[in-house]
Amino acid sequence: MSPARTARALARETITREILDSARARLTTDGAAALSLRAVARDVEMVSSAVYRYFPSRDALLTALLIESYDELGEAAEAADAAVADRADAGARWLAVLRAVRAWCVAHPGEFGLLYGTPVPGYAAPRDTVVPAVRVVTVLARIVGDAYAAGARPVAAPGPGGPGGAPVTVAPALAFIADHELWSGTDLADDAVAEAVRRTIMAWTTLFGLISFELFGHQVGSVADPEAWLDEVARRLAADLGIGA
Amino acid sequence: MSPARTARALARETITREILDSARARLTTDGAAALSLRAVARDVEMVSSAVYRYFPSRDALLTALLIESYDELGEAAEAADAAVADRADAGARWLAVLRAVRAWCVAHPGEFGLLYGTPVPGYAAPRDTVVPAVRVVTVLARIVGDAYAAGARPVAAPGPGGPGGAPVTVAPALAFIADHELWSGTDLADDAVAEAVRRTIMAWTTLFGLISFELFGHQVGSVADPEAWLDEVARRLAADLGIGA
DNA sequence: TGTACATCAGTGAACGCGCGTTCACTGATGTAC
DNA sequence: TGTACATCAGTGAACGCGCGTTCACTGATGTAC
Repeated sequence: MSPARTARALARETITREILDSARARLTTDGAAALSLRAVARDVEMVSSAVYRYFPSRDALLTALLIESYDELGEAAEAADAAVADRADAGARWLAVLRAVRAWCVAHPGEFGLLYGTPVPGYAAPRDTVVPAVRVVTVLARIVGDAYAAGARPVAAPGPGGPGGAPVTVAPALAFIADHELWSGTDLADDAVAEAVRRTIMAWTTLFGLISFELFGHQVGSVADPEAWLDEVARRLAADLGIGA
Repeated sequence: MSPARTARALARETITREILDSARARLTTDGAAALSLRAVARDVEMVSSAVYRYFPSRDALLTALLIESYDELGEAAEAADAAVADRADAGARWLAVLRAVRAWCVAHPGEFGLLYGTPVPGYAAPRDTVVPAVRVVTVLARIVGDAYAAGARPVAAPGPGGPGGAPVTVAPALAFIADHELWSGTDLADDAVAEAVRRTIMAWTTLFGLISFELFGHQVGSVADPEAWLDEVARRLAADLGIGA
């Protein structure tokens, strides 16, 4: 729409999209490790060397896929949270986000494998992927933070050393929350905060473990209905966090 | 030791072991998807076609690795459980098993990727792998079952539909427990049993989610000490199951 | 508005490499008499 | 115990295939005057 969009720039945009879409389809059929520039070129009916006009290497294409997929998933989580009208209903927001995350992953198993499966050998994700990667867990942390500020507390923690032990293990998470002012108005030095953060990370872990198990075939002998199962798990995680409905 | 062990049979055993060991080392460096018969042949200083005297195809080698690795992990879990002298101390048994499972996976990241990472495209695990695959979760279920029989109960479940809703989602797990008589002496039709099973599957999911996050690099920004973190998580999972120390 | 030049997308051939699998073969090991 | 034959491990060449990346090229698109 901008006047500077020449025919060339427009074509470039279209073809770039086609390449990315074909590559994402290939993720699902072949897996991230076996993603091949030549196969993608074939899919978009180009000679393999032409793809190099759009991506300087296979690794660059992988990086683009990583960023785009993380962003899409993060966007899905953010949108699901934002769609809950009653911002004070942490339980509803929690359930909505967990459902949205699972739904996106189930709809995009190839991308899920790229993001959360076995790392591609020989490929190291560059720093540009960190910010998109962190969007989902940020949404979760914000919901718990809002609920915490409103008085919600996770279930009591067992074990030696007082209320859950020293916060050292989750110190990086606390630093992240402080840096991004996710729990504004809450004193992060409080022991109960560390416990809420522990439970948030646990819940995040459970969510992605659940999706991994579902998509990678480890649930077939134990769970009958994966969609209903996610709901059951989400409600229990919310209860453990003290944000149950 | 048996008289029938000819020099040939002995050599065969040795070389088979060498091939398997080299293949497992390759899993860690190259990943399961990129596991190559030729690379393994090079490692054991054989011509590539010679490997076919030991494994009829790459898929057969993958299957052997899958079975061996599942068995080793299952064995580690069983041994850790058996090593706890006080069989009535479910909390101690739980912690010991979770530590052992994580320790094995951290020591064998390549094998972990094969077992629980992105499935290898084009490869479908045969039925022979099911029995070994199920050993770990069987150990977990047995500990919870023993504790349940002794009176332990998971935390109360929230949500609509009474105490946790219908057991339909975890029906396959209940059938498995019945088939293998894991919870002998317990009436599996009880609603509280379904809840204990739900919490067991959740805990199993969290455990493997945690290990995935650790090994696949998703924990760097949130957790400082993975080993201590496993302990903290294990204690909370045990508490949720009502088998806390 | 028209022309000259610069930019860029896409081509096709080539590089050196690795892959799984088959096959006819040699020579060592095992077994039946 | 000795010989004849069968079994089997390992060789080396070959099959047909796919890979990432480079390079000189053609022809279309864009821009400066």
